Amino acid sequence: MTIKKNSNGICLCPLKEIITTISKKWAILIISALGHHDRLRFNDLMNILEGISPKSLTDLLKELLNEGLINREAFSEIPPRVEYFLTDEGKQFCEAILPLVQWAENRDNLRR
Amino acid sequence: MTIKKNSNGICLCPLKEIITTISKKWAILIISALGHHDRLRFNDLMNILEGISPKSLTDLLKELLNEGLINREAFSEIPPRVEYFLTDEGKQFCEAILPLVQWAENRDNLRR
DNA sequence: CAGCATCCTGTGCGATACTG
DNA sequence: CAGTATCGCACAGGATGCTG
Repeated sequence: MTIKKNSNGICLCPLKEIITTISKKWAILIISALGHHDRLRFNDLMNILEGISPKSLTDLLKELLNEGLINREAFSEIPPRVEYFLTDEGKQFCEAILPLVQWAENRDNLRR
Repeated sequence: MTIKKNSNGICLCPLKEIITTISKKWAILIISALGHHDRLRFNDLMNILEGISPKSLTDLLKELLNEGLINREAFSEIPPRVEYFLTDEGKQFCEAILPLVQWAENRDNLRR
């Protein structure tokens, strides 16, 4: 996805990267989930995000890792244990989307 | 796109709809642009959002209309003139994503 | 000017089966 | 448990050309 800079007053470019991330179906959900739980393991996330496939989860986690929004810690145990948690940047992001989430909830309520 | 409710504490369901909207590549950009300009015409948007195709813009505008985030006013003139602007809900949305936009800008700056 | 109609491609993402 | 490996499809969205 490419978003060019505009010739106009406001520059929308910085939005480019978040959008690519956010536009992934489960991204916000994962971040929110981690925001509520401190640390979660792969299958924890599989349960919380009902309906996600292991592949999609793996893909997303990798992307969020690359973006520096989450961290991964693997323990050399048997059975293996891996924990995911938000980085500081991820926490900031989590707070940044709070108004959005609240707006969504509010809107949701008004419609019922 | 389907997002089931989870069995867990937090309900992520209200996020479902915004995500479907937000996940459209140009949605946030259009809203932001309209948030900065009061009223914009089709070609104004085409210019501000450099790179968008008329088809994509049309599609998105329709969707945002359906979502009730923007309004459309057509003037019976020749050549035709059509103006788009945010609804109250759209303005609220615009404010709701402000922290996100700012987070993105900030992050963008730190990286250079 | 403000679009609609078509065609076409990339890829997000789901389903399923398998592994260290 | 925490993934990987395949397969397949729906759909976002780009390019181009046409119209009231």
